[in-house]
Amino acid sequence: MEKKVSLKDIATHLGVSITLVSYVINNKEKEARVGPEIAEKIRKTAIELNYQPNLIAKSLKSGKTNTIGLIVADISNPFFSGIARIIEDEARKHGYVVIFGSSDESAEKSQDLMNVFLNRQVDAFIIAPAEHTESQVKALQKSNIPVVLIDRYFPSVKADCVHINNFQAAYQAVDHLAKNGRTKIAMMAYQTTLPHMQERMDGYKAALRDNGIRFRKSWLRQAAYQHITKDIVAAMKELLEPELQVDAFFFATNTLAVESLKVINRSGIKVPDELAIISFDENDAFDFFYSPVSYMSQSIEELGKGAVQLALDRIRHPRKKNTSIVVEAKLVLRESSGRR
Amino acid sequence: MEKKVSLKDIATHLGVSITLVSYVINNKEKEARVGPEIAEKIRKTAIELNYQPNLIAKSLKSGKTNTIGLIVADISNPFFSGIARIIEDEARKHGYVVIFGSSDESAEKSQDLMNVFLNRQVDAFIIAPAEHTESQVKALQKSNIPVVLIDRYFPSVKADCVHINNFQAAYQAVDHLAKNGRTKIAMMAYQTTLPHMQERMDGYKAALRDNGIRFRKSWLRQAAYQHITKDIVAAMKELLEPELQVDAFFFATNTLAVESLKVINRSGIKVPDELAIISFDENDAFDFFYSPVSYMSQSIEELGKGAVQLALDRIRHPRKKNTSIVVEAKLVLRESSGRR
DNA sequence: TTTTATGATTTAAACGTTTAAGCATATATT
DNA sequence: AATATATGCTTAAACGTTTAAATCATAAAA
Repeated sequence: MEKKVSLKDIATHLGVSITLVSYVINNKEKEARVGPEIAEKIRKTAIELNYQPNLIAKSLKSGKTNTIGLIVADISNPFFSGIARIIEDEARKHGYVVIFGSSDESAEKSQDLMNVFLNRQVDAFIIAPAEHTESQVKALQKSNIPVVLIDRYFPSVKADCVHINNFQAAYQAVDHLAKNGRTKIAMMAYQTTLPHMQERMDGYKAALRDNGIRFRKSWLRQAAYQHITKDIVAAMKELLEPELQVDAFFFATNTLAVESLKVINRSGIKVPDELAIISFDENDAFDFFYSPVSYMSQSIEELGKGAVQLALDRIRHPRKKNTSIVVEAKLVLRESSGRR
Repeated sequence: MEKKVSLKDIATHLGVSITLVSYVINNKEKEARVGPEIAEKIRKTAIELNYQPNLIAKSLKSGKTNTIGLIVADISNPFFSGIARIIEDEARKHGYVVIFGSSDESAEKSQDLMNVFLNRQVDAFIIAPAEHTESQVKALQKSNIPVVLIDRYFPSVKADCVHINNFQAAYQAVDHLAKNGRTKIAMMAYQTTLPHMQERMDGYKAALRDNGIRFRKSWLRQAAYQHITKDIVAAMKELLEPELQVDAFFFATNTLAVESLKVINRSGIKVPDELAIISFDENDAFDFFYSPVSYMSQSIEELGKGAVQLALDRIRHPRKKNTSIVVEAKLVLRESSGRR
């Protein structure tokens, strides 16, 4: 019905110039030497007419939208929605708003999202990059828009980023399994060339080696994001066969763990006696698996806050050198990993 | 480094007017009678210079931001993050982008978020409203901005909304428990005056009554959002005491269920023999509770798609009468509810 | 009295678009 | 030959802000 009230409305209502109103509204009366009585009137009518500034117009003028674009693999994944929540809170504390998009681990969708967000002039990106998106990230940087990588990263891309030490985290988990007498330790990873996953696999292999266990190719399975359930069912079936039967499992993400645990549940295998388990991340489900699941916990709080902090820093100081925040991952031991 | 390319850049580059470039870029050459050769040149340089339209400027002109503001209680709650994902996909299919905020069930935060989103000129709101926000929703409607309520609603507010039939869903769940021989059926609900929760409680009571079970006040517990764990631990402790001991539990949301199940897990009570359970919503954890949890499933797919559809309809036809989409809830039976 | 501050307010341009209206020039219709 | 129509392009205003610069009083200093 009624159009929104603009500075102009206040101005004409009082018979003064728009400029004057702008100064008062923005508390620049001092510098602009606005008369105290008229300032008072302006303030009063602004309230009367319920003036609300048009942030779009402000943005056009200032070139700042106070918006952060968040791109993750899937916002409905509890790991990412947890991060999203932290980022939302932290961003809003600083007057920013978050628009989000899910890439589904697809470079194409990722590019689409970047374009959309770019055209909307977001002030910064926080991205959990999908595979093969180095060039996309580099392109953003080249056009001088702040980018913070979260959870994942690219060795070839100098960027602000927040993540854990994946190699070490995986090493620690697998080392724990080995030190507790497990000798046939399998790993379920994502099918991706992304370094964070590669490093988790490297950590796994290194821990095996350092514990005198010869790595077997058949122990390391990778599931594709697009048909994760199918891949996991197939892989688990094989690894739980009597001939191959492994005595421990390390899951590289919470999603992989949840899907795998379903198969284990159906298989009748006893955790932790016949099979020890350690997962990555956290998940409500871990508490309820009949043998509560041990996991490497990443603090989403630190990840999210760190990401926003880096983004704001970068907005403020476009030329400062890159910062990596490495947050600590810690092993949370429950029952599934066997005795300690 | 390099500023973004604007229509002006293309125009000066070719020595033509901005207008001409605008027409070509927007494929209005026909109506605007642009010469074919110059159109070709414009298109070429647009690509060469990698022109990307400034959506902020477009928005200022058009009054449309192609943005939907989503307000939920907590984006990290899997129910809401699931809905967010659907809304994201559906919105983007239609050229919209989603900005989100979590109200934490606080009317104050809700108002803050609305103001922020309003000033950013969102084209529509999709809101899972918090308690005591009727007036906020009404205010939005009064200023003629499209609002769709999701999951929750207010009898006193005529609005587009998408939700299940809460009374019936709760009735069905509790009726199932009663029909299977449970006679002391407790319910864990949220402490709120929101109608959807009231109706779930009403459905619970009605099902008791219709099954000849006298409702006892002590059976119906409510936990406050702010200290849910504490409230639940206290309530469960009491209800599982031998004197009062109930033989079935109905949980009004997935969060309530997860917290309660933790207590049950520790209590040593046998589900479903000593205690039958039905929850609301879905959760990874339900699959892994030692006695897989039966639940009333709401299709977040339908909820999310419906909400976006209503929002777009309302944007297109501001004066059309309100629509309510009532999506079906269905009882998914597992083991926790006992034999069928 | 003239100059110079000082104070209060307005003008104008800009951000990047869109779009109605205007202006030439060429071609077709009387 | 005069007029209408078509074609190709530009001007100008607008969306709602911000902000440097200009204007114009009036008061204080010379």
